[in-house]
Amino acid sequence: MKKVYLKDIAKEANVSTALVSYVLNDRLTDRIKPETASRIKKIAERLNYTPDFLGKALKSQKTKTIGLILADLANPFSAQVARIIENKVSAYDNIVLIGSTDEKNENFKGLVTTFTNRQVDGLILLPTAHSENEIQRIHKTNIPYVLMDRYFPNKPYNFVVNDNHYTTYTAVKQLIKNGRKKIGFITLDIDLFHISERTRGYLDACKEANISTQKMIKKVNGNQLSIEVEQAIEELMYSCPDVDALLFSTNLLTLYGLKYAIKHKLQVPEVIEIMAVDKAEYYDIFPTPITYYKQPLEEMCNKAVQFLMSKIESNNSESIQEVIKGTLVIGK
Amino acid sequence: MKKVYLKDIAKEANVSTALVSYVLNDRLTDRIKPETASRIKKIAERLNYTPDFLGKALKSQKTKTIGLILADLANPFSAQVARIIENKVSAYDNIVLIGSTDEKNENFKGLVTTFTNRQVDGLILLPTAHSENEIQRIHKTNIPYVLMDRYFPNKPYNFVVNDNHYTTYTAVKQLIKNGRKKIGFITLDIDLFHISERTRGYLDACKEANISTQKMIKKVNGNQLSIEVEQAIEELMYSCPDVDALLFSTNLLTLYGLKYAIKHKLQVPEVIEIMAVDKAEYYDIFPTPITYYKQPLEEMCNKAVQFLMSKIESNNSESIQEVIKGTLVIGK
DNA sequence: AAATTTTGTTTAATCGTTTAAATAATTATA
DNA sequence: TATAATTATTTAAACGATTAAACAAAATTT
Repeated sequence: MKKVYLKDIAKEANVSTALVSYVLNDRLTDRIKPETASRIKKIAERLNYTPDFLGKALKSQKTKTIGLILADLANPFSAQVARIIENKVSAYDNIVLIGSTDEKNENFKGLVTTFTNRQVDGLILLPTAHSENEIQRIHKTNIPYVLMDRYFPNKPYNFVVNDNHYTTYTAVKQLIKNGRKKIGFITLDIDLFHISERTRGYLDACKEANISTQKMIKKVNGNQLSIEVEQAIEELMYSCPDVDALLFSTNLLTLYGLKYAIKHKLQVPEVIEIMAVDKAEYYDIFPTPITYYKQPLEEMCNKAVQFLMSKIESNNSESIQEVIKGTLVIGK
Repeated sequence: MKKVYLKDIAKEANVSTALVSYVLNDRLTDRIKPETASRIKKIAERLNYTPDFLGKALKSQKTKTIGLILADLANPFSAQVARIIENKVSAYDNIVLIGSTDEKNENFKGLVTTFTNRQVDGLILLPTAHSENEIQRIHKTNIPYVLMDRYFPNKPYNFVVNDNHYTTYTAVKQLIKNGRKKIGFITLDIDLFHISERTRGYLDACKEANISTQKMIKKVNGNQLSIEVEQAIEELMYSCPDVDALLFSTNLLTLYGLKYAIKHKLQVPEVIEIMAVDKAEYYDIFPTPITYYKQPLEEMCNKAVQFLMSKIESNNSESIQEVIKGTLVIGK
């Protein structure tokens, strides 16, 4: 059961480790005597040889490893992303290192350092707020990377993201179509472009329909979501008693919104309609159907991984800036 | 911005790389001239040196990496475990490799191979059904490992698990205390000891209270949970129209059970009470409170990681077999 | 002043692999 | 039959770190 190395095979076959390496990597095939080659291959198989990762990686300076940095693995959105990335990446015979930032910039930096020290071949980043310096630094090195979900506007950085303006724009359009006229928007008080895009989408759709947004936007800072969402909703209902729709800009906000609705027996959707950004398994256990915007996660992850892999392989100078639209899934 | 190696520092300080290594690792401190040492340290700091992971790992044969193999990262239970492990492990300056088996034994084996090839220092395993051969193999090698959540009875393997008999036993006790007399049990049709323990706990509690369990257990195989759970509940209600409680043995089963309850407007808890194994954020958006058994995840992960780390460090021959009790959280 | 000890640093091997260059053995060409 | 060309394999350096052993210089003891 001892681990088998090149030199074990070499000894057994009475050849040098170099030759074994050439054979097992199918190099120099036109030079090596076919019988020698097959003899070596047979021995390798019999001894169940697998190349030592560290030796190989040190020599090749490739680790076949992708680093994935996200907000919080325990959040279903992150977990979903992680799982899809895991699948895509393993199809390329690579593996994923995952790290959670808890939205803290210092953790983000720390993880980038840890991962690059470990020589990951590429990085998939869902950056924290105010991490642009770090992104810029990464961009200037030549480690392949791509931002996902979150990004920075008007910058040359690589990204693959959801169309966040479209997200809330279509959600609001649907609410209006459903006859809603006083639409509250509950979002995060966080300095991330993709979140402010969601506000912009909401505002644009309302403006187009001549719907006032005065005092209809509530931003919660996310330290105590349960309480904050409750307060936000109550403030909203106080300043606008006839609010007839609530649009939540993330999955967690929606969760707490629904909890509130249950706790306070809101009449959903008769009096007030609830609409969500992000799919969640549990919408179905809310008594009435929830319409939600489904992010194109599969496609985003696919594009991101494909881009990284091609970059890692060819070391080209290509960049990527993709904004992908998802779909509004109507609660039935 | 180029990466800095020992030799860069050595060149700058006009000494050998060996000396630099000794200084930066604080070895041979009684031999090295203090001025030389501080000169080297200063240069290392100025050049922002961090040791190359691969070089170090190859030499030391330690990767400071733990492999975590679980069922499905996208499942909240798994994600929760992964996140806690990530935290615990990073406190030891290690990182985690995560892999999902999708309950397939071949994937489990593949991941074990991948991870051991990558020289992880230890393994935390939530094994698949029928993986005992593989576990036995791992047990006989001397790679530190520990089973979590799932395990094999009467075997010398290391494990840290929830008390699954207690889990359903206390849940049923509570249901009986609540006046329930016809208690259905919905569980997975999967050959995993911890799941059959949950059945045993259910049976024992019922027997003790002289409650019949005839036709009250439904096992679903998990390929199409949504449909299967629906069928299971309907069969149960058909063969026992006055069933007054449903106990679900996993979080996903509960989710689909709650969906069913909503869809078919079950009177919960007036007519039928629902009880769950595993905590879930979304119980609060079900119209009435859900009582659930909360597994001692923190404690389990803590014990598992601590055991692994001490094993890795000291290479002792200790083993661990811990069965930990969680708590029943009463829905209020 | 020679021998010994202590102090400070370097050399060289090692971890397991890859690969350019060297060498050896065989066959073809002159 | 010597020489060149081809075929088959080995040597040795490299990746970046660690560390036992060797060495050199200075200080101490005889």
